[in-house]
Amino acid sequence: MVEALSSIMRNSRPSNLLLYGKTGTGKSSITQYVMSKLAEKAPDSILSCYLNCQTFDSPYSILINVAKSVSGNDNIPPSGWPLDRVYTELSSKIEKSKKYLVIILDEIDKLVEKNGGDSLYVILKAADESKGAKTSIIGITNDTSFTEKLDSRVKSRLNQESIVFPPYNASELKDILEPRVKGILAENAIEEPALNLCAAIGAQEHGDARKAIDLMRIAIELAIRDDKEIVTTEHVYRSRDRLETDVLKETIRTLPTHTKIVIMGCIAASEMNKTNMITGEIYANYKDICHDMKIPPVSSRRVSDLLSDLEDAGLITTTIRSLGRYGRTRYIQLNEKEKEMKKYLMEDEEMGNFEASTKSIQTRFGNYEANNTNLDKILTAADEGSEAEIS
DNA sequence: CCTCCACCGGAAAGCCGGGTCA
DNA sequence: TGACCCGGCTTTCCGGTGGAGG
Repeated sequence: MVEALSSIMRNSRPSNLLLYGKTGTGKSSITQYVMSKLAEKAPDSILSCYLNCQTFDSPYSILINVAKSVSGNDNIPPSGWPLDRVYTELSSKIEKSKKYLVIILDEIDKLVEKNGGDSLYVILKAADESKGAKTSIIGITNDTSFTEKLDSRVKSRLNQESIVFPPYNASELKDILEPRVKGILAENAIEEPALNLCAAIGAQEHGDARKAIDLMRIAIELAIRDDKEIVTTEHVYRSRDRLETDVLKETIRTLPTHTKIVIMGCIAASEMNKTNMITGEIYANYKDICHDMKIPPVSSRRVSDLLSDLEDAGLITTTIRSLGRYGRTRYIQLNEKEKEMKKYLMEDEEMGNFEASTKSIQTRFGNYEANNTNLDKILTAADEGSEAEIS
């Protein structure tokens, strides 16, 4: 990275960089570290702008935030201007600043996912064509197949140089953890096995240093709460459980209302001992719950998208199956945390009367079963050729 | 071999709420 | 105040589609 960026010191534009690596392998922190060191060395000639594309996910918001970091004052409004005006304003600002601008786009794959390759092209073009060509871009992604999704004009501009960040192994993680612990805790306050366990769990999770550090932090907190002098493996195990539930709880809490209702629909269906739920059933449940909660339901097309979102969030798994005559649909399964999911949903004030909704579905489902048995009788009768019954 | 089900998922468009600007 | 801009959410429309059953 330093090699690529040091061309700034020789007064020439650095090439665009693309960094790959799983989460928690240090892509972002190393980038920020290198940039800060560069800024120390050459405070007058470098300007960097770090943006996470999960938050700033449109060319518009990215260009605006870049412009803001170029010239501290923000005379560009957060919305309202047409894109090309922001564009020209930005290039004139870059020109005026007379510095090299490095735009760091973290989770750049999110930008492309949401807006398509074009959005990235706009930004790359803005960078390439900035007066005096003083802008370069560092893209950070954990999606190794990222470039395959780009068309060639974007690819060639972005992928001028790439660096792969391999995952940390357990002993590297231990090296990361140890010095961090040393400053805050007394000597030997953490059992050697506990430290090793943290590193091992982190390594299992694709060498994720962030995870290992979080694990250690919570383990220490738990030990303090227990009034223990020493952090043991037991604390680490408990810490892991805590982390997992925290993530799930937060995921569910931040879900949009309709998505929550869709999960309820899934839970209601699975409580009726359905192992393979299909989209149609979930949608029917969803509509029932909406009715009970006096919320207007969204269309089935939309629910289909919400189900895809849920799959992305890891709350459900779906497989597309064809049932021949009986259509083509998704088989939907809740993940193994169903009970917890239900609990968090019930605690959600937005979803106050979930219990009532489930009940109402169950009664409705009862009726549906009854109707079905009637239908069965009729069909059997038809088979036997009794015309009276058929009518 | 053909049909036809019950959806999938892309495209386009509308609406809303946030904003700017003359 | 009306003409715009953008993003997010949603609906409408519609062309697929895998495979059981005729």
